[in-house]
Amino acid sequence: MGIFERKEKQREEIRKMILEASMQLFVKEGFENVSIRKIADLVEYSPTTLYIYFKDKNEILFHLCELGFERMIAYNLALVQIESPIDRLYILGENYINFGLEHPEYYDLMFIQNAPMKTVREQNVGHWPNGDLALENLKLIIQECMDKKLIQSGDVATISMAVWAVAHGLVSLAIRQRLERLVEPDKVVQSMHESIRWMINTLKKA
Amino acid sequence: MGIFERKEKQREEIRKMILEASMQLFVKEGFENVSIRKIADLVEYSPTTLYIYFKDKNEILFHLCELGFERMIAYNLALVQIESPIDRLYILGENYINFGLEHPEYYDLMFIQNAPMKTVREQNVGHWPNGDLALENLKLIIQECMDKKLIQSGDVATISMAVWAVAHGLVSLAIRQRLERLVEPDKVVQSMHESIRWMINTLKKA
DNA sequence: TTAAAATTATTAACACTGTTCATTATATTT
DNA sequence: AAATATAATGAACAGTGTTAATAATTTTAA
Repeated sequence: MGIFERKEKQREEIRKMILEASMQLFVKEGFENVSIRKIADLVEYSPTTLYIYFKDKNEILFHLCELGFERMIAYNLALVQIESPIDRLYILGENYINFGLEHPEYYDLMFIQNAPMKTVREQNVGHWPNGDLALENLKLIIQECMDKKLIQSGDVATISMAVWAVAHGLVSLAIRQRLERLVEPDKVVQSMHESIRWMINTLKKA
Repeated sequence: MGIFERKEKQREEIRKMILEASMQLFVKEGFENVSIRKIADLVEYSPTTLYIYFKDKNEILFHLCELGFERMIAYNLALVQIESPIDRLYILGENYINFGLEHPEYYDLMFIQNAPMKTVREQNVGHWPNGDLALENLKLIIQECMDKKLIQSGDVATISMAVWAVAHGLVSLAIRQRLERLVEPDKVVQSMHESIRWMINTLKKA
């Protein structure tokens, strides 16, 4: 019964095609300009056909979100070569900010928009593979820092949360043009980097 | 020539009426369900008439955003009675989180959505009266804490930024259902409060 | 007071959006 | 070859923000 598998494979390929087209639109025209009809035009299908391969637009955005995380993971690939977890944490923070500023559309989908999380919640077990992976990675680094007594010990989740909050707060306020209201526009990026560095520094000292 | 003033007054009243209707929709049906047509229905005007009183939808959202800040200021009214600036900072942080969790739609408009800032930037001098006021208030408190040597001294804007970043990071990740991925859902709120308290604590000690 | 001008409001329309239903075309199974 | 299942589509629904042309009203000027 290889026919079923072949069909499944074909199906998966078309899904991939649709996602690649969505991505293309997404990175070129930004999140708000991705529409079912535009995607359909690009893959040369009718708009309704996309609903055979994806439940709704949210599901497509969810997959783009997952791809965003893959890009972020690629961004952090060099981390594994850093043996000291605290140094890894510093670079992780730096990368997080750079990634957010360089790929604001991805960042939007990964950490700001509701749409992808709607799909996550609709799945019987809320599945957010790459999102959870990224968070797990943060916790692991924090844990290792604690184990090696490089930062104050405490609840890993809570401290991870605080670190994430600073980083996300900075990036999201920046890409939503709020930070420049507090700091001179040409000093925003520098101040952002100073802030997470300061944050990790205090974890060390405290 | 009192006729001009009367007209201006009438105009202002209709603007107010439109904003009140928008608000009503906004708090009841949430940000995404506010449409020009629904507002028009509520004030019993045709949709096009709204364009006589507001440039576009962004301008309406901008004004709702400003009203959001007014609510937040009301939320913080009791602050003036606290004489110690560091205590004021603690309560400010607590209030910020509570406000965000209690009024996620407002928070969205004030700190997450692009729409209101588009209007701000379109005005010849980027005017964001209540937004700037709120930030000024934060800076003043931080400044006073420094003056009284209650926290480490440094660049006021930068430290304000770090504090704001944590608070905003927590609230925005929470209302976008991301925090529950890191901390058990029923512990999210508590952890959030712990985090900003911890943040201000470290400012004190450092 | 009446005619011209300015303001205010509306209707109709444009160009979109996500999504669904009924129908057709294609491929697979019996 | 007929019946069934899958894939794809056109048309339509119910909405969105926004604009141009037109009608109604009010204010100004003769």
